Amino acid sequence: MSDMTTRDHIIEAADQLFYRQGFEHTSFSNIADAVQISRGNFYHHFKSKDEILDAVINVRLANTQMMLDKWEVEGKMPEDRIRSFINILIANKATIKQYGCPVGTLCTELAKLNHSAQPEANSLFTLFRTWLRRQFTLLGRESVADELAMHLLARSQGVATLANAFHDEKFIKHEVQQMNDWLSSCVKGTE
Amino acid sequence: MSDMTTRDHIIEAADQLFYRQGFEHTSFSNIADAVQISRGNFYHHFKSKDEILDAVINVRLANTQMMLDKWEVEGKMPEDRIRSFINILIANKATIKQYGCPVGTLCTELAKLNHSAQPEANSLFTLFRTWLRRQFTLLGRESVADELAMHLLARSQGVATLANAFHDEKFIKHEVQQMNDWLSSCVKGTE
DNA sequence: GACAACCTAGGACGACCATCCTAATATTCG
DNA sequence: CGAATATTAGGATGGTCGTCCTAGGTTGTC
Repeated sequence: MSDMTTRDHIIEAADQLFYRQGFEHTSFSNIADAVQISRGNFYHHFKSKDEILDAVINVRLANTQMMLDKWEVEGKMPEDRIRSFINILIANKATIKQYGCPVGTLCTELAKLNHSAQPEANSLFTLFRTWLRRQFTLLGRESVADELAMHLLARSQGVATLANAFHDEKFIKHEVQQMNDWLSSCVKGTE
Repeated sequence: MSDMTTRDHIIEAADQLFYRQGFEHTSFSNIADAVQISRGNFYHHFKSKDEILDAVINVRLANTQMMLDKWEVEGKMPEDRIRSFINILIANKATIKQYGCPVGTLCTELAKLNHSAQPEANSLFTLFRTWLRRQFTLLGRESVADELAMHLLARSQGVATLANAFHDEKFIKHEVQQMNDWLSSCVKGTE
């Protein structure tokens, strides 16, 4: 923990603030306060605010990949692995209620800003998409694997958006149960 | 059209810009350019930027209510009315692809900004929610009407978010078809 | 111990923001 | 017509933003 460089601290703080307040609404002063360093000091580590965003997205990509790899090892059956994905809604229900989905809200914001980092942010979605697609393929649903992956992603997004708007955790639980039921029926259809 | 007051023009331009660029990212200069009036002139019509947002939300609420009322008249069966709701994804697929859902993206942004107009924006969701709930009640699903309404709202939101991120209209069509199938199975279950 | 490389602090900068002010112009109405 | 009112334009204000600059401090290396 203590061997983290100042750069890492900046990225970590920016990550949190971008998630909670949004990218545009987060200023260098906000990050500086969080990291407890001087404002003008940033430009020794990053050339611009956009470069911090790039770094944040790259960290998120790496963490997401690690998480997917872990699920791949932990879950013996593809069905179990997909349930790991569905379960992040439960595991993060408190923060989702407060701030929405970190991926979805970032992509939504960058789309409005017409920001150049849109493709990088969207690749976070793609990471989940291709991973889920592979699981559905392993499940014997190759011909519709991508549709099923997108369907699941969309439902997660919708749940996160509404849970955030209505500040409702119980809704998450209810929808997750339905998603699990849906997955069961997906599996059953192939046996 | 020409009997629209300057105030109405401001609201209309702000509505579009808030949708396309986001609330925070839209400045008075942007709106002034769109309406072709002077910047300092705003404060004769509105006390603040937040007051413009309020006006925009109120217009959206009124328009939404009119739309719901129209669907209520046009659709004889509750099932047809719910299909009208599902169909807005198709009707607006081009703009959704570009800018996402006007309701969802606004609520998401205001949540990040911790803005005081959050409840007003969320009431746009509530308008759809209570209307859908009533339709499902009329469909004989009173005990789970609210769950079904929220489920449908969530799926629409998810579709809009992903269609926006991936710039994919075909995905909208595909998901809408599934939502229609889902609705059919909902109806069949009660007959 | 000296020198170079890295790191930091904090102020200066120009741009833009929401907001306010004032003076000029339209419009309304006695 | 003329006075009161409504509307407009455009500049001023103070604040914040991202960015840059410079001078002082720390660290590592020979």
